[in-house]
Amino acid sequence: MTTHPPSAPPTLEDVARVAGVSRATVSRVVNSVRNVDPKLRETVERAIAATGYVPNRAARSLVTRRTGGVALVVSEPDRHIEAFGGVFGDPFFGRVVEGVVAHLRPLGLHPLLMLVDSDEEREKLVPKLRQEQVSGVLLISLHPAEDPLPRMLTDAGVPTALFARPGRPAPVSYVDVAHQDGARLAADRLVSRGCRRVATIAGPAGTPAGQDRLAGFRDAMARHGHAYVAVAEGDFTEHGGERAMERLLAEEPELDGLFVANDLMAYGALTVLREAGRRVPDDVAVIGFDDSRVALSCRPRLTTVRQPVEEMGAAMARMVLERMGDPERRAESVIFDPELVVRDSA
Amino acid sequence: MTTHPPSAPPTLEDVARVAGVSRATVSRVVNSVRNVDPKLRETVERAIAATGYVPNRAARSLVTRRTGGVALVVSEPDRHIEAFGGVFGDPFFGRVVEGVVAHLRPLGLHPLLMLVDSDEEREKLVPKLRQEQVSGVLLISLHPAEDPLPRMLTDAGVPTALFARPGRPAPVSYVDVAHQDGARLAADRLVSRGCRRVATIAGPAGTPAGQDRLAGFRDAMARHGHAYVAVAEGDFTEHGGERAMERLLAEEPELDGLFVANDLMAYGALTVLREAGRRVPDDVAVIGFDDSRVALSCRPRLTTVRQPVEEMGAAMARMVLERMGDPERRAESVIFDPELVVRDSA
DNA sequence: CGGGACTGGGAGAGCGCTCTCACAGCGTGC
DNA sequence: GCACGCTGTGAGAGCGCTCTCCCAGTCCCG
Repeated sequence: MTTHPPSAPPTLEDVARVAGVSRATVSRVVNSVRNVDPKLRETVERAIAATGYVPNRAARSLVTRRTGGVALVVSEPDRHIEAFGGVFGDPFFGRVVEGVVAHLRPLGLHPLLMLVDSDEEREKLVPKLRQEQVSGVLLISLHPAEDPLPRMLTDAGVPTALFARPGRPAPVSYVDVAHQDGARLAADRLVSRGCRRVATIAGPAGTPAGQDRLAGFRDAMARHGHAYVAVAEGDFTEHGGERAMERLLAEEPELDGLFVANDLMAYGALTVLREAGRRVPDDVAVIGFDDSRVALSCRPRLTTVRQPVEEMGAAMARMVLERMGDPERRAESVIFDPELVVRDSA
Repeated sequence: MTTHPPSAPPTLEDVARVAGVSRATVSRVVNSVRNVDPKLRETVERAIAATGYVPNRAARSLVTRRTGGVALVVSEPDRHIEAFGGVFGDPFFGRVVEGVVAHLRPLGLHPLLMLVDSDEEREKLVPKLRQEQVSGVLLISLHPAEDPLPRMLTDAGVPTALFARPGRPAPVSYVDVAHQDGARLAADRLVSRGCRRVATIAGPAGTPAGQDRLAGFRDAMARHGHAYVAVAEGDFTEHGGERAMERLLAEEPELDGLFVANDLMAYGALTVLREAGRRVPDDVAVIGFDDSRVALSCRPRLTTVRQPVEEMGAAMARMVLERMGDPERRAESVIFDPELVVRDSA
C-alpha cells in the first residue's frame, strides 16, 4: 500500500480496501449519513487520512445531480461603455466580492466568476450554469431597471440572490441598504449644520438606488421645511459628478449644503468646488454615500453615509446557500441600516 | 418528443435517439474528433439544437480525468493586515481580473475565485484544486518574495502562470512588465524637464517590483550624472505614500523631481506636497507608476508609467491554457513594455 | 420463545460521458 | 480475386460516486 503517484488519486474503493469495509460505508462516513458504528467510523476516518482521500466532485454530482457550486454573475447591459478598468476595476464590486468570499471560504466553497454583457449571453446563461455545475447564483446587475436575468433565473428554479432590489419585481432574494434612511441621515446632518441652500447630485433615475436616495433626501428636507432642493443627475462616476457639480453651481450659486448619491461623484464635486474657490466645509458642506475607499482619499476627507457592502455580500451568499439547501424556502430580503460617518467635509 | 421539464436536461442518449445514431457518433460531433460523414454530422447538429443539449461537464471530466477548469488564486501572507476593502477592493487586482476574464470568456471558460491566506491552506490547495476540477492556475501572490505556492504547484504538475516574476526561482510561467525600463522612462522625463534634486518613493524592498523600479531609477539617474537619489520606502498604499513624502521633504527640502513606485503612493505624495505648499509640477514634478484609475483622479492629473495590466492578465490566461493543452510545454515568461503617459504632474 | 421492528452494513445499479475495440464497407495493388 | 488498408460507425466497458434495496443481527414485547 505505497503512496500513489499523483496521476492516480485515491478513490472511495481504495479507502474501503484499506479500512476493510465496503464503498457504501466509506461513503456514509464521508457524508455523515445514517448511523455508522463509532468504531468502524474511526477505522474509516483513519483510512481516509492515510490515503489522503478527497471526494471526486464530478463523480458525486454526476449521480446526485446536485453540484453545490455557486457563481458570481455580473450582468452588464448590451454594449456597455467600459468605464476605466471595467466592472472588476470598480472598488465597489471588489467590496462585494470580499464579503461573498469571506462567507463562502470557511465553507470550502469558491465562486465561479461569470460576466454576461449581452442579451444573447443572458439567454444562454441557464444551460451554461447547468454545464458549469453551478446550482446557486449571486447576481450583481449593473442595469437593474431592465435586466431580465432575475426573472429568468427564478423561472428556471435556480436559487438566486441579488445585490440590490430588482428593478422589475421578481420573487427573488436580495440584500439592500435602506437608501431613504441613508439620505435622511445626510439631510439631517446638513440641516443641523445650518445649511440653508441645499442641493443634491443624484444617481441615474433608472436605478432604484438613484431614485431612492433622491426621494429620501427630498422627503427629509421637506420635513425640515425645505420645499425645494436643486437636483443634478449624475451617472455615479467621478466625471459625472464633476459635470453635475458645474450645473448645480450655475443654477444655485449660493448653495451651502450638498448631498451626493455616491462617493465617487462626491469626489468629482469636491474637485469642481475647489476649482471654483469654494471652501469645504466652510462654504459648502458635502456628504457622500457608500463610505468607499475614495472617501478617505478626498481632501477634506469625506463625510458620508456608510453602506456595509462587505456584510451585504456575505448576507447574499448566506441567502443563496440557504435556498440551495431548501428549495422550498421563499425569497427573502435583508435590508441593512446605513450609518453616517462624520469626517471633515460636513 | 415534447420538451423535457428542467428537471431532466437532455443527454447524449437523447440526442442520439433523435438523430438516429449512436451515442458515440454524437460524442464525436460534439468534440469534433475523427471524421464524421458531413451529412450525418449535420443531422446530429440539428438534433443537438432541437434538444437544447449541453454536455454534462461532470460526466465528461469523470471519464477524461481532465477538467479544463481554471482558478484565479490569490495568495496572501499569513495574518495579512487587511487594507481597506481587502485584496478584491484593490483596483489593481480588478484590472488583472478584467484581463483574465476578457481572454477566458470568449472560450466559454470561467475562473474559479480562490483566496488562500495561510500556510495551512496553501498545503491543502493542490488536493482542493483536484476536487474542484481545476486543472490550471492563475496565481496572484501578494507576497511573492517568500510564497511557496509557485513551487508547490509546479511540483504537483499543475499548469500555472504568475502575475509578476516569482520571488523564489521556479520553473513557472509568468507575465511581468519591464520595471527597470519603466523607471528609466520616468528618470528621463524628470531629467529632460530640468529637475536637479530628484527623489523617489520606492515600493517595499521585499517585492521584485519594489526592487526593480528602484534599481532602474537609480541606474538611469546615475547615467544622467546624478550619483545620489534620496529614497523613502513605502508600502504601495496611499497612506504609505504620505508618510514617505513627509520623510523625503524633511531630508531633501529642495527637491524638484519625484518618481513614485505606484500611483496610489503618488496620490498620497501629492496630498502632502499640496499641504506643504509645493506646486506640482512647477515646484516639484511628480511621476507615478501603473496608470491606474487614481492617476486620473489626482489634481494635477498624474503623469505616470503605464503598465498594461489588462493585457498582462489576458496573456497570463493564454499561457496557462497553452500549458494545459500541452503539458510538455516549457515555462515561458512574457515581459511587457511600459509606456510613459504624460499628463499634468510632470 | 416467536414475531415484528429496528439497526448497521454490503451488493449492485446506474448517473452521462469518452474511448477502445470490433466491424462493415469500400478502394487499391499484386 | 484475395489480402490489405483505410474510413466511418456502433457496442460496451467503465470513470468514482450515491443510493436503493436487501439481509443479518439485535432487541423488545406479548
